[in-house]
Amino acid sequence: MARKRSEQCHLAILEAAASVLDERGYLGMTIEEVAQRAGAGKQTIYRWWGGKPMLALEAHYAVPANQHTIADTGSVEGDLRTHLMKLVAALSDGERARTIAGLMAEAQTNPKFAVAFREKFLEPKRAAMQAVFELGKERGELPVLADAYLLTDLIYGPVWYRLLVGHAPLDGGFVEALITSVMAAARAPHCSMVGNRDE
Amino acid sequence: MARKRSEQCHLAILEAAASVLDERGYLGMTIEEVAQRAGAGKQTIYRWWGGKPMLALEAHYAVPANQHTIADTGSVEGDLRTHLMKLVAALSDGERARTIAGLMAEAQTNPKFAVAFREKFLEPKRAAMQAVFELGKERGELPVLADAYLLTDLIYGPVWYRLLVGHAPLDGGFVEALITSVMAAARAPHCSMVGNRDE
Amino acid sequence: MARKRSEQCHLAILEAAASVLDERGYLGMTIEEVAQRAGAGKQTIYRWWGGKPMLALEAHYAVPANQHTIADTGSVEGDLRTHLMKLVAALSDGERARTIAGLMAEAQTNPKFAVAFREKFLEPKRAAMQAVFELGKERGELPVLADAYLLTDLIYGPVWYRLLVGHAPLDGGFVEALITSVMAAARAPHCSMVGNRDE
Amino acid sequence: MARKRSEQCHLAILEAAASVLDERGYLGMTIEEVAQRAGAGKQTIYRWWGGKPMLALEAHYAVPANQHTIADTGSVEGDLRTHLMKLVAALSDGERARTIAGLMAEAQTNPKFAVAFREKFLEPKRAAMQAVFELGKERGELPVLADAYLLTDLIYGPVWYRLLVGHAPLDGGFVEALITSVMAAARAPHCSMVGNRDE
DNA sequence: AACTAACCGAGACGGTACGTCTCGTCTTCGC
DNA sequence: GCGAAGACGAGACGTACCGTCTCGGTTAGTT
Repeated sequence: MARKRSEQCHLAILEAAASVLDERGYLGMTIEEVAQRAGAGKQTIYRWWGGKPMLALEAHYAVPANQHTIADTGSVEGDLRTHLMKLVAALSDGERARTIAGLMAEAQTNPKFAVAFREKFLEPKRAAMQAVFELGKERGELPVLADAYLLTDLIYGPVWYRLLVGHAPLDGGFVEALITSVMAAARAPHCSMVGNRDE
Repeated sequence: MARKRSEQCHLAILEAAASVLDERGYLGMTIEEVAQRAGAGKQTIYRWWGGKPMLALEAHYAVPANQHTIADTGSVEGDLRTHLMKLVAALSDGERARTIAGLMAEAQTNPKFAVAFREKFLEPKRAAMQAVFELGKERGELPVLADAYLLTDLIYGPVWYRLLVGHAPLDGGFVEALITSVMAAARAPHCSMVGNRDE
Repeated sequence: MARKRSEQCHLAILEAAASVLDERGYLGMTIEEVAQRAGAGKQTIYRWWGGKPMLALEAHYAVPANQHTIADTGSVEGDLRTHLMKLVAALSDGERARTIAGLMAEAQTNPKFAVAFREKFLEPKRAAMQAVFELGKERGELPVLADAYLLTDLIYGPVWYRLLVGHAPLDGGFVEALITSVMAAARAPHCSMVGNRDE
Repeated sequence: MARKRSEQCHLAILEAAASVLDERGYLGMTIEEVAQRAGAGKQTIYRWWGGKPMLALEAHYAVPANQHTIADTGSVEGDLRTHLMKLVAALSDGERARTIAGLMAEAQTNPKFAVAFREKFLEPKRAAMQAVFELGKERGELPVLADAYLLTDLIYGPVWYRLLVGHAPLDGGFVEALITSVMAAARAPHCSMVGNRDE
């Protein structure tokens, strides 16, 4: 019976948050500034997002360029190459990269957000990646015993590592080398994993 | 003639910092509380460490159990296994794991600390790991074209990824699967990397 | 053509306001809580009362025990004694006293309400009190030059003063002493006042 | 051993508070604005004053024109006249009057402040006033049975009443009439009060 | 009987100030 | 002059209410 949530205000806040993220980065973003730019009250943000991390996550996600899906190109290597190239291209925007690094950082010190970040952001990407490997197994590109869960760690682990540590660039050369390495690992016989899954 | 830096106070602060890290985690640690527990002034901490991240880093490092070196066991696989097993054992202490995750998080939002963290903490570990692969190449275990820099990313990337995301355990099974995969990647022929090094 | 004001809702709000005043005092009363207790919307309150002070004033007034009239006992002293005794008896209920003190406080910081409070609440009491003295002059109890307006200040001033400051009790002894003093002042010859009236 | 309270900052805050009181009145004064004008942090104000009412009280008191003492003119009437004339003159500055009315209002809704206001502000004035009557009794101007405590209520009560209600001006005519009335009351024989004192 | 305008409950909204928190710097005094 | 103690400026935090607004749903009185 009450007034409905204003979609316009919802969008204004997301846009304001996105622009603040761009200009100041995750750390420099404050609820106060987002509210002011959106012409919104702080309470409205706290009501719907509960705080800065969830707002930043949704604001990041709302940008179409940050919604990476994995296209089926017909081969595992092709899927990986297409996806990872788009990914590193997106991350070459420094502020965008700092934002998602900031979200990962927040997850380290905020257990409540860690769960949301994993479930809303990381797991969907993992699931899509695992599907690529599973499809590869069905097509006979990869041995049936290949462990898609582990291979996903092998792909995303080094990408995140370079993103967070910044010791070397995330570029095409890195992507190619990573694909070559992971494909080699996938084709090697190795026992299936036990005990390393989410419960 | 100035009074000299008090070694006793230095140690008291490190101990206090370590105990606060244990009890409250990296985020919950404040300079104020460390100073109080150490019976020290805040200025003393700012004078010698410059801030919370550097103090936490040194306090973490000062614990002997956190100083991992890589022993030479005669084979790459053995070196990796020995080192990684010790590593995951240390990280199975939740608070210890949260501390170094917290340091990584801090590095994401604090560029000055990011440099120190990389140079003082991460690079030495990388260098030791690269040495393992280089030694393997010398011994003929690995092809001479194997890219030790990339292989280091392949090892540490997934470890950090699981540590930070927490989607699956860091345990013996994971270590074994990781070693098998990376060894397979190392033995596969792949072009050497270009342009992915620190400048 | 339109729906009429619901008397039931009107009463529910007044009752809710009275109970909140009792439990939390004037300061602790919020429109939000009154609305919730009454099962009413906030807008309904703002529509009919305009805000918290007017609501509190009407809620206070709606309680029969707070509607003091002055009975004619045949003598000024008797009128004063009867009225003031009832008054201090009502004010000995702490929360009731706090409510009217709160209304006076509100009037200090809210000019719009100050006018309403004076006209709806204070002036009627003053008028009744002045009538007592005028009647006394007609009956020859007081000199014709006695200034009923000033005498009203002399009566109500100290009562409000003790109510607001709380340095000494509002009790029978005080009432007697006050009456004695004011009667003495009334009988003394003193020039009529100039320039101290409402315009 | 620690840093001492900065007298300069103390004064800057009091001055800023006084100027805000002048410009915006008690209600419109906010800690935030006072801090900003004084170039101080909000915490500094909360540390030393605990909140707006105590700050406003001290800021009001710090203005020399608000420190009314009662001079000995040789007669009770003279003392009263001199003091009350100065008092109403000070209160004829509207903003000054609103400030002390605001303090009295605050005391109605803030029991902790009520105590401070009574003890630091009201009681000293009462004590001085009582001393005037006691001196009058010693000099034989007033009967020895005159109740100085009650007479103080009779003086200050109507003054506060007019200040707070604003139904009539606080001017010289009012002062004269008040003095005449209270002197008449003081000279009339009336039993000493019982049970109307602070405990 | 259908229309329709105002009333009602609910509660989202833009604001504003609150009092708290922590940061990193600055000042004072004891050793 | 080092070091403890802690005051200081700064500014974001999350909360509490304010008074306004927008919803459906619910009554009356017309038409």
